Amino acid sequence: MPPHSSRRFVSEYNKGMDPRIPLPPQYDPSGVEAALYQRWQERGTFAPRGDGEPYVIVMPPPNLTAILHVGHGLNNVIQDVLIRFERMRGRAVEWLPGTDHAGIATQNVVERLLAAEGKTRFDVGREAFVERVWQFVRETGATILEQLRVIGCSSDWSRTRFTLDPAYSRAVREVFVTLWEEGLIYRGHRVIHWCPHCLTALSDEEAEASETTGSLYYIRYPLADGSGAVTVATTRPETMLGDTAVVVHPDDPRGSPYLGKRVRLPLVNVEIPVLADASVDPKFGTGFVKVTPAHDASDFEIGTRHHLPAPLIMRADGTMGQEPGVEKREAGRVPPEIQGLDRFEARKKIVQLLEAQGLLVKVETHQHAVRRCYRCDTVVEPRLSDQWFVKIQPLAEPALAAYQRGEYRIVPERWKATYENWMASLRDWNISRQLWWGHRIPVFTCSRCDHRWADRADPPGCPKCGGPVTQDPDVLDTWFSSWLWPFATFGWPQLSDDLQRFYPGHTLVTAPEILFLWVSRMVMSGYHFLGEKPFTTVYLTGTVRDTQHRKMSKSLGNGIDPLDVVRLYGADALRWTLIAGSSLGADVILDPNDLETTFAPGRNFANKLWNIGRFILAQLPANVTPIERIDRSRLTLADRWILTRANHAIWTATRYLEQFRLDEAAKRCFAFAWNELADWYVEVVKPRLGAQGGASTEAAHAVLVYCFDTALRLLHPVVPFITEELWQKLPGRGADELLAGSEWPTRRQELEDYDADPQFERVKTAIERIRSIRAEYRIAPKTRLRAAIVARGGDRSESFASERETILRLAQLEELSLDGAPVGAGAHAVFGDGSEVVVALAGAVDVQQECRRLTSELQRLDQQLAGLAVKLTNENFVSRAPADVVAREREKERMWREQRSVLTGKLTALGCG
RNA sequence: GGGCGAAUAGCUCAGCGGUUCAGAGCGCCUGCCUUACACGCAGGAAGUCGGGGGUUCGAAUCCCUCUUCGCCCACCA
Repeated sequence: MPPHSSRRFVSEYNKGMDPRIPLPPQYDPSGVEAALYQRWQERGTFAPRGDGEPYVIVMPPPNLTAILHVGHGLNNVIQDVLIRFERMRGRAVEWLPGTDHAGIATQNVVERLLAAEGKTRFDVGREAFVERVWQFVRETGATILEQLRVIGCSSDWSRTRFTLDPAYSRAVREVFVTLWEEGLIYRGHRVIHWCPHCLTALSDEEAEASETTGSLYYIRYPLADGSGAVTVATTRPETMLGDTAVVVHPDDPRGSPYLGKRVRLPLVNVEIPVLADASVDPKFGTGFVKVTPAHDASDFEIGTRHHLPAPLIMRADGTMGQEPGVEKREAGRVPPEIQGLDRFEARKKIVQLLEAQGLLVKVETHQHAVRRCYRCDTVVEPRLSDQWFVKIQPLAEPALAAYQRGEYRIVPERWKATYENWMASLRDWNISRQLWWGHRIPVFTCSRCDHRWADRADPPGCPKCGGPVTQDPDVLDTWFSSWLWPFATFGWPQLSDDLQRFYPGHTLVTAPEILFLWVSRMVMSGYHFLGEKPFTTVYLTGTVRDTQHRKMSKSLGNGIDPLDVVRLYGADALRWTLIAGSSLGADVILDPNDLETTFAPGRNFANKLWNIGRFILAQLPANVTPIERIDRSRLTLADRWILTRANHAIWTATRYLEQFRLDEAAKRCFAFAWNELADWYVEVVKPRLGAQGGASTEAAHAVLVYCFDTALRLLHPVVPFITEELWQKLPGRGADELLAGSEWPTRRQELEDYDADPQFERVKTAIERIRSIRAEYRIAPKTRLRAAIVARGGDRSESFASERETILRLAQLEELSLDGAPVGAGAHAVFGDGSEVVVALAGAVDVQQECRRLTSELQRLDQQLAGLAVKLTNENFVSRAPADVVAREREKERMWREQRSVLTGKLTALGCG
């Protein structure tokens, strides 16, 4: 593209040229957004108002360490649109914001800071470390909430919460102790997911499976009696050090010669039995499975069934060996040359050693799922340990049953099956984490009498014997606090006013990734502790991806910083693209390499609104008569048309928003503002705005103000800044009136005229046909033409006559005949109900071209008519199709026949072959 | 290995039983400083609605199947 020097010139030239229009021709979001936001806040717009029916959304609390990414942007803008819409509808809106202490994530960040100083958390000690995290949190903590303000989120900041607030902590503790008392919390000794990097246990949901190409190693275990060997297959040969049996399916004939015998475990030199167990899949590998009860969940179950020992052969940090203090009988399983090696190094070494001894049969490449830590991506190690678990079945069942009764729903609906399956097949929830940052587990043990209990308050001593007590060193899973978010934020366990008013809430907007991690658990806790759903609708958003459909992520470098977008194009532009570009639950594809193309539509739209406003405001007197005081008889066809369109926009946009179709709502309002109001009505109405001031002018002003006001209100939830800025400039606004705090428009049927609608459409079509002919004949824009319109159909020429001036002006005509008088040789177009326009071309007419055009139009019409004829003569159609469909088709046929006869008449007149 | 979703103009997406439903935005082509806007106005070109079967009076729209992508779930070591 060439540099648009002329464009820039025009732009500069225009600036400030028209003294009636004091506003600059380009909207500058950076100049107004911050001030507008501040004004909203100062006026308390975001707090729930009045005694109206509440509407509540709790914001998914972002991690403190997070900075705003475009996924947050999408999420929160959706919430803000819903919130602003309901606020304008008069609901007492509560959008509760806050942050999550995010145990592992936050602890990791601070540990990295320490590492930069060459220290570990163990160097500084628990107390100092936790203080250090608090310090970090206070310093950098709520940046993300500031960023949400930048993109316009109208949360109730007066109720901002943090999942480690003292009040919130009381709720967490109450929940733990209650579950303890109900017998739903227990100490489990089993194999859990262990992150050797974060040094903590993880829940099933926190250990994410990822497809990996690994190797399947076939290893020979010699029989203890020297009579042969069995071969086992494994992906993790290093775990062989902890093997305590080899199992084979009881029905597998290959197993029978070996059952009851013992094999000598290579490298370790201990004898282990060959046993039968039905969990073995004979089709996989060799049919013989090595059993490592301490390092594999299913092996642990096998081990339990057969009373096998479960030696740990790996330390918490993933190196080979035993932690200090393990029982002696387990020691010695790790050969000296393996001791201390990292597990993956050990794997290589062990494979080498086995190969050297001729015990490695073969190695196959193998696709399998490896679980990784959701915070640091380290391969998780299954590890036998003692952890606290929540019995999930008693919590999940009522929540699932309520879902199936329809007490709450998930949109889009397609998540139903996934959700139900998951809820029905949950395993107990491991809630203890070997971290320091988080809610300390309120379990106490008497060091004298071994009494162990959970307590709501820190006990001075053992309640049984008065002996000294110690508290469990672990903290709770971060999700064990966030699952209380919909009520702990409102003061639970106290029966506070807020709780009574704002629970249950209404809509929860979040990413599908945390449907299981978070959403499902909130539902469970809601039913369990309050006996009621936490919200009525779960809105699962799509994922923001790049043009290659990859998830945006820091590591891929394909992210978009929403604040960059705000800086370049304004918050409204960001919001527009996110909302208009994503239908319910669908992924949003954005191009990080072309922000201009991605976000310019929103910027352009804001600018369009700006200029509509600029124009209208320059025309208006200080006092404009309200539309309801304008006598209907003074309204022109165009007036009645645009008023109808305005009310149509109100009606459809409201319905779409109620159905969570935010994109459709946004697009309908866009079309009203741009394509209907600006492209047509503003152009049509211009001559009536002159200084003469009569009744027509008064009506025009009233219609303009009503329509523009309506457009701004309808668009406000999506693009709050530009609409607020303009709305305040409308005549009659008090200095302290805010669009954000005003009412959503309601449909006013007395302003609608569904006859005017098609009539004005005919006028538009006539103008478009004339313009089209002008372009086809390459007639200079300034050339004034003569044209005639021959109206057919119901109202004859009334609608054309009433907008005669409009047609003359917008079609650049010098003369328009409406009485059927011929205008000489010209170009024809037939449209709608058979009405036709003829543009006089004084000798310039190209008969052949006319014939071509009209013939092709006739052909198209004939095709359509043929299709219709088939339909309408089909008895099945006439009898089976809905009556209104049939009637519509009949009416269509009538109009097309009319068109057709006019067209053929023209063709004959022109003498076309 | 199960389940789900997507495939429509060059790009990003709407439409999900009824010929003005083949659309929008961006991009592209032609004009244009027209009483707000060149971040604009006017006029255009552009798609056998992934392939193949079927159901129906009628399918982009429903069913089956194939292909290609993406997601979720899963203890086959």
